[in-house]
Amino acid sequence: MAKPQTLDLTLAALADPTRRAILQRLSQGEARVTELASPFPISLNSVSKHIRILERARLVRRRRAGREHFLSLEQKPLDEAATWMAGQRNIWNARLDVLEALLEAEDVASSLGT
Amino acid sequence: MAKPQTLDLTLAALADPTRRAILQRLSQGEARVTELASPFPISLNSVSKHIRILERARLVRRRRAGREHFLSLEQKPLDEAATWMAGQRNIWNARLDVLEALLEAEDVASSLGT
DNA sequence: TTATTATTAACCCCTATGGGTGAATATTAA
DNA sequence: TTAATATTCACCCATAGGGGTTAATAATAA
Repeated sequence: MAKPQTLDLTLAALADPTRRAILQRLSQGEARVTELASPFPISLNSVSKHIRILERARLVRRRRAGREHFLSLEQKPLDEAATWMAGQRNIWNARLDVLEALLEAEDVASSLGT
Repeated sequence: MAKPQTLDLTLAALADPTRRAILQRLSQGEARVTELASPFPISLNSVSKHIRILERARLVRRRRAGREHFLSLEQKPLDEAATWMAGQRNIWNARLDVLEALLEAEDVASSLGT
């Protein structure tokens, strides 16, 4: 399981459209900071900050080659978050299914005049 | 698909352990604000604020009965977030699989002296 | 050596969050 | 009517996020 703290960082990091777009871009392969920044109307600095948040959440890894920093994806935290989410969804859909079943049972019962 | 903005709100709302605990509790059925607050060492007010954030993300719904407010789960946003995450995970695991395959192919090639 | 390039660091601004306290509101009970 | 309960509202505080600009650093190129 993911440590709660890890989940905090992962979900917080994913809760921003710029950062999600950066991850999308990185899913096609590693890229430098400048390349990652180019599609956005914001400053290179802002993108650099977003990257730091992604790094802190270990969603991306940095490889330095001279003055260039290459970023790439790290799959584990997303796997953990996805697993957690799927689990929660099951738990609470199950609960809702039980409620539905109960309601249906009552409907049947009342239609039988019970 | 979830609107990007919706995803922002959902993920941000989930990125807090208190709020995740509240959702866990609600997966066992609806509860009042005071009941939700009782397990936490923080003030009722703070919990009330957390609930507002969950409501804004439409992860919980509120039903007023007199002076009591009953909170219950809303499954849709979590479903959407889980779907998004599963999709991302697939996309980028696929990419990593391709890389692995390439590396393996190179290994085979080099072991054949090519 | 001197530019130029790639990136971060150090600041400023504003807003939101997570915590608190104390007062206001609404509803139920005495 | 008055008192008690359930919840929120209106503030306070501190920290972090997302944006900016202008240095500072590091490395390559001229």
